[in-house]
Amino acid sequence: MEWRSVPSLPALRAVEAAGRTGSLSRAAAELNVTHAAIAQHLRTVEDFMGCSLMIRDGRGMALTAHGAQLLPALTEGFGQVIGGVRDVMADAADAPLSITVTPSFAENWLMPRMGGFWSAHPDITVSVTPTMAISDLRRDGFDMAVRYGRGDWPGVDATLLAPADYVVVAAPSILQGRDHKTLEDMSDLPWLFESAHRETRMWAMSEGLDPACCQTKELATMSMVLAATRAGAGVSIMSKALVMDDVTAGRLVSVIEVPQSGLGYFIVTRPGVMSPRLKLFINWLKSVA
Amino acid sequence: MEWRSVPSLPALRAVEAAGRTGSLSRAAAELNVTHAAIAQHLRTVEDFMGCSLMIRDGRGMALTAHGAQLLPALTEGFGQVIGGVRDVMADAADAPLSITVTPSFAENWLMPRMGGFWSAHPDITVSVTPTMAISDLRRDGFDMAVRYGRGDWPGVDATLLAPADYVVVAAPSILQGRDHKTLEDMSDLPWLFESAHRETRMWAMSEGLDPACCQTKELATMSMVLAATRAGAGVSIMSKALVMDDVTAGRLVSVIEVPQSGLGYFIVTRPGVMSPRLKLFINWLKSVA
DNA sequence: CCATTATGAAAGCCCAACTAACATATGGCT
DNA sequence: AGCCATATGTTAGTTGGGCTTTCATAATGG
Repeated sequence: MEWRSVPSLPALRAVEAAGRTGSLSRAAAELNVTHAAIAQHLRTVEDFMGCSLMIRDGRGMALTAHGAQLLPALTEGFGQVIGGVRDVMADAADAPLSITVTPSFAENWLMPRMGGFWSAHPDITVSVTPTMAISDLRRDGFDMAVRYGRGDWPGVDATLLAPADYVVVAAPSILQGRDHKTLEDMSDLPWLFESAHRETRMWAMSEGLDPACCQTKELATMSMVLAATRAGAGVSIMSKALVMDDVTAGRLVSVIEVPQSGLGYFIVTRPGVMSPRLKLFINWLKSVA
Repeated sequence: MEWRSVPSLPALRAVEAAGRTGSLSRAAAELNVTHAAIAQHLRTVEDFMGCSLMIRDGRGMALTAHGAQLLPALTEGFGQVIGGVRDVMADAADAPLSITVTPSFAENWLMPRMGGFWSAHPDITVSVTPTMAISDLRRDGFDMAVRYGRGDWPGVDATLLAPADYVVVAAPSILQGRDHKTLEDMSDLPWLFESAHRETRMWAMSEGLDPACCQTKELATMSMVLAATRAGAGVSIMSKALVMDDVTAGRLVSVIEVPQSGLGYFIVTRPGVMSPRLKLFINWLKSVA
């Protein structure tokens, strides 16, 4: 497209509004600027095009012949642009919400609660993709993610959903009848870790768990660690958010709580305008946190 | 028109070019910006609209479903705008040149020369409006004016065409056989002035012409003053530019030249882009000055 | 594997687009 | 004719949108 011989688009928009309304002041009101801005744009376009487009007509403005010739093309053209944008935005807003969370979060925190959302909002489709992959929301087409970390990722907005304080947990069956107030108390029990989760291991060592004295097992996923812990296979260190249902129900015993400054499960969204339905979903998430 | 729910027009133009070409780099080349500018605009529009419009596809970019939905509306809409502007500019460029000059300039300087222009450029119509009115070029639809003064008018471009030094002139018939080197020499002759032209009278008095001793006559227009001077009715003070043809031809005798710093006949045009034909006419004017 | 071409992102610059303020023009009413 | 309200015209000053620059990363073809 040959844009070099076209005045600035904001200036043409000003001219269109002025031409259609017959008034610099009404055009200004419509575009939320001052009449001075419209007047300057009109002059700029006239100088660029080498012809007068509007002249003073009593208290308002009238189109010249050239102005009358130009106006339909601008009104039609800009109308097409606005219509196209509006339609796409409407369709985008109607699409199912697409969210991604880690598998353990999906399994232990989100899915147990989704029934409540679907009951309350049968009209809103939410597509949940459990994945460990580091996802680019825009590239991969997600509206939202729940991610564990510090929440300071660049290029996205992050809102804390649940602080991810760790807790040391075990099945009641393996703790019955024995001391279990400190890590040392439990150093003779098996300790279960997720393979990739070095941080929890390092914390345990720094708090007194002697790696030479205790038996440790590595499992592939946090879900496996949790399942094994429930089964009494050992002691593990979990995010409190993931296990608070088990603790509340008595399936697990919370032995030591470990505050973790700044870590947590975060609701991650793209910057910019958020659809009402996404806002609703996020508000629901916060309400069940 | 509801502009509030529309991303910025320059950003939409970038998206249109990227979508149509399938490449941020090709869109950048087309719009004469860097690929980074296009990429930023794309992101801005996507954030605003809440959906992805293009994704990476090998070395280029592919439209998403939403992007494919949006593109025709942008291409069609912007195409209308560009077409409308182009058509009006073409029509404006084809219109006759409309110029305004003072009547005396038209009669004594311009019209005697216009034959040369019309011979050289039979395809260009020039409409000459002789008027003393102070004209607003834009409001009154003129492409150009020739105006006498200092050339420092606000809001227009002014280029000196001819310096307006005054000369004191008379017909040879009334100067024959007598001293005529100074104003005093000629104080017994009738002096002819244009009614509104106080400046020349004031100059003559300041240079020694005694109003009590000489006979002065006021005529309505500079053309009348010139015609009377040619007829030997008296001495007058004229702009050199207006009478140099008469002096060259011997119809008038230039007695005293009066340099006037900064005054002259100026070509006055509107700021901004000038049509090729107007440029051609102005160049011709300067060539016959 | 490397060179080339493309996109991605962040920091910084600058002027287009605007506001504020004041001047001038127009029309209605008294 | 004068006053007042409403509109446009213009200029000076401000600022953030639009861009460039720079460097990083990704993809492709030879």
